This record gives sequence, structure tokens and C-alpha cells, in this order.
Amino acid sequence: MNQIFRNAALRVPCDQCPLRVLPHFREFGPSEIDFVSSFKTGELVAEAGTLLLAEGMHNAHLFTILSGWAFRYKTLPDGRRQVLNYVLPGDLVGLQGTIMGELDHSVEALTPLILCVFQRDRLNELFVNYPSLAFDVTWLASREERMLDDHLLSVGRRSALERAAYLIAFLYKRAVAVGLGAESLVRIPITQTLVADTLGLSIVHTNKTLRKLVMRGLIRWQGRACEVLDIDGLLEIAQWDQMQERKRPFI
Amino acid sequence: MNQIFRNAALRVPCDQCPLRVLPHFREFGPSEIDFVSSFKTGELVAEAGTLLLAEGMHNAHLFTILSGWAFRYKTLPDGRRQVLNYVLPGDLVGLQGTIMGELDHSVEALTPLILCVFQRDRLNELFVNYPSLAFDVTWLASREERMLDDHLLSVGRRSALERAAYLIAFLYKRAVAVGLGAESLVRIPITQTLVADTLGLSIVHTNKTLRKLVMRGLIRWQGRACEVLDIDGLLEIAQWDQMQERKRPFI
DNA sequence: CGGCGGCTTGAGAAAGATCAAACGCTGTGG
DNA sequence: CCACAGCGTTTGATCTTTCTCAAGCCGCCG
Repeated sequence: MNQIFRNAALRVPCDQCPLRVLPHFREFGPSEIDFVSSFKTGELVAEAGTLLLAEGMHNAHLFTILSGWAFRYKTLPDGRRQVLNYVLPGDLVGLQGTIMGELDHSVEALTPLILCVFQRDRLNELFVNYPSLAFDVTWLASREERMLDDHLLSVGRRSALERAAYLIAFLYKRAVAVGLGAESLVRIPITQTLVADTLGLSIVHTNKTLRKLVMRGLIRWQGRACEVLDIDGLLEIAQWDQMQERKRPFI
Repeated sequence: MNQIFRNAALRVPCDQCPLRVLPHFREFGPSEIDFVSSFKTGELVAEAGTLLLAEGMHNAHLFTILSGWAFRYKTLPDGRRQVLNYVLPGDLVGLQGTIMGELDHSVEALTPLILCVFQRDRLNELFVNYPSLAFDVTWLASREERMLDDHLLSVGRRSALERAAYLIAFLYKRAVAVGLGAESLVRIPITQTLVADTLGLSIVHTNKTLRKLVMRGLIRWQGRACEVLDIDGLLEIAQWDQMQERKRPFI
């Protein structure tokens, strides 16, 4: 179980990429699409729970998520785990490993996943011949940094309730931006254990905290997933000045 | 007070940059140096306490630290502050603001500072004509991300004592890498209030925690600065698998 | 000399961790 | 079809860590 399958049959051509048509993403010129198309070596399908990248790996793969959710995390030698961020469709994964030689975090599939796989060693070519794409890569790295900044503020300075509200609002916004969740119903497919490891809290206290959000009618928790009922209520508790995201690139 | 001064007199030509000769940094080709040289518009001197970049700023500057320490932070509407990272010589600052339009964090000088100032609007030119430098920019963004990952793990999952040990070891390593601190004596110029806001702890508890490290003979605290006496002891408490940094770029 | 920022310490309060136990769902094997 | 195991969720009780409040010390600067 938990394997990665090569998926030739379902391969989506880049010029028909279902993500690129979303208003959330910037448009590409034809030559950019051509290059990305050649940069892509194939697709992979992974089931929930698959370890996509492991801490310490060299020669990591480089991919973007086509569909599904994943998460990045690190662990301490004694097993304590910290979730660093979540990975949604359109997000680039494994750049660190490609650029710095060795990966210092792991990435695991949260749901079944479809991934576009790119040739690591052609990243150089991308920088030389497609400066606009190179800029996009940097843009994406910068965006990740921004999300981490926010998350760090949260874990360092917000109370448990505020943190939980922030996290759920954050994931909700991201999910909506990439077209997940029909008609104001977004299912965020996380377990409470994962929430605990994201917020830096124990599972028990996380449960009690989420319970408060449920009692107040802000969220609903059903079958390993969270649904948002009152996004404004969450934003208010979190005291979150939202980063309003404008059009973003993706590769 | 707390002003920024333009500093024409002391201007260091890039080809004689005192940082570039450090073994820590990668070497540049002549054309790279030429471009960086033209990219640089001047130098600034700032005294300790100066706010270099403020959250919400558009059109932020883009600079590298030539000498001195600074720190990046974010605040919640009610004033709670979280230090995100420290900025040392050779580090690029303001990239986020340049790349994403609006800055979402602030940067403040911790000591007197000398900065190289770059022309934001020529970043595009850099990407088009100097792919190797563009790659370096991405590399640096990726490095920042890695440091944030580590910091997040720390704040989320380490105990107060472990966090403090980690932070000090981290700053020590970085300071040594860029040639600060003669002969095994490194002065890390931070206040305990700042440590508290970095670790996500109260000042009182931070003090009690640092006191333990002092008692155990691992560090010394003198006049708004911390000195490391036993780096291995700190690393052990922090359970820190160090990222051994190889040669890195800088702009 | 007085004020302020940084450091230190004690005492009591609160947030969050740990321990313990139970429930419900799902998938598996008999 | 049923028993059972395992995971995710829930709740109560107790313990620990960390916070807040309060106060005092020191050195520096105006």
C-alpha cells in the first residue's frame, strides 16, 4: 500500500491543464506552455498516506500538485512532529531539495493525489531560457515564505483558539482560491491529530479547542474533515489581516 | 534619531566587497560582479533601532546587509509581536516586498547597520540577463524558507529550554559563518525581550529559561548580548540536526 | 539626580499537557 | 454475518508549564 503509480494513461497536456484556466492563476504565453510541457516528464498518482518526499533525501523529485491535498512536515529525533504547511493544487513541491541538495522536510499525501513530475536537472535550463518562469519560481518560493511567516506568528503569539481559527480560515481561503469546494461548501480533509501537529498543541487540547469553534457555530467536523460555516467569525477570532492574493503564477 | 543616512563617502566597490572573500560565499565571475556593481545604487547607514522596512509598505527597498544585525518581525493588531528571523551580513532583505507588491513584515536594525541598496525595478533585468544571479536569488529565498521551517519546528514542538538552546546555537552558527566573532568569542547582540518574541514566550519565563542555560555554563549574558560557552551543549539540548551549510550565494 | 530600559525573582493564576477511558466507524478475518 | 482491531474523536481528572502581576536591581543617559 501507499505506493506511487506512474500514470501514463490519464496524462493531461499542459495546454489543457485544468488548473490554468482558473482565474486565480496568471496566464501563460505559448512558448512558456511549450517549455513547461517539455519540462514535464509525466504524472504520478499517489494514494492518501503516501510519503512523497522524505527528510534527508538527495535528488528529490520536483512536482506540482494537479489534484488533492498534501502536507509538509519536520520531526525531532524523538518523534515530535511539526506540520509546516499544506500543499494544494497548483503548488510546487520539492524545490528546496532541488535547489539546496538535500531536503530537510518530508511531504505526505493527505488525500489521493495526482502530480505533474518535472525534470529536476532542467531547472537550470529554465533559468537560462525562460526568465519569466524563473521569476515565477522565485515568486512561489517567496509566497511559501510569506505563508510560513504567518504561520509562525500564529504558533508563537496566538492563543489556542485563535490559532485554530486562523488555520481553518487559512486552509478555507486557499481551497476556495483553487476551485475546491462547490457552492460555499468546502471540505478540508484533515484529522485533529494533524491540526494538533500544525498548531503545536496536544491532541486533547486541540479537540477541546475545535469543540469550542463547533459550539459557536463557526465550523462543523465530519468524518475526518472540517467544514466552514462562518468564515467571518473565524477571521475575527484570529484577528487576521488577510493577505488578499492576486493572480499568482504556477508551473 | 533612528534615521537612515545616505553614505556616499564610504562606498565599497563590489569587486572589493569584504564579504565576498569569505570562504562561506560562492565566487562570482567578472560579468556577475559588473552587473551587481551597476545594480547597486548606493549604501545606507542606519543606527540601531531604525525601522528599515515596515509592514504594509509598497515599493519597498531591496538591500543586502554589509555589516550589522537586524531582525524581521510581524505583529498582531493588538500588538503582540513575533520575530520571524534575524538578518546578518550577506543576507538579502526586502525581496518579498519587491516580488509580491506589498510587504507583510517589518525589519528593524538591531545594531548599527551598513546596507547595500539595489534598484528594485532592475530585478527583472537581472532575471533576463543573469540567470545565474536569478538562481541565486531563488536559492536565497529557499534558504530563508528552510530557516523558517526550522524555527517553526522549534516554536511548535520544542520546550522552552530546548527552544532557547536552539535559537542561540542557530545565531551562533550563522554569526561564525559570516566571520563575526573573533577567536571563539561571538557576541550575539540581542535583548531578552527579543528572545522572548522569537521563541513565543513571555519575558519572565524567557529570563528564567536563559538563567538555566547560564547556570549550566552553556552561555553567558552580558550587556545586552549573549556569548556562547559550550556550543555542543546547546546543540545537544536542542536535539538539533544541523543543516551544514555549504557555500552559498549572495548578491 | 531621576527616569528608563533591560534584567531578575517570587507568588499566584491560567493555559495547555498528560493520563485514562470510552465511543463510533470502518475494514478485515473467521 | 459477526467479532474484533485500529484509528479518530470525545470527555473528565490531574499535573506541569508557562503567564501575569508585582516588585526590585542595575547601569546608562539626559
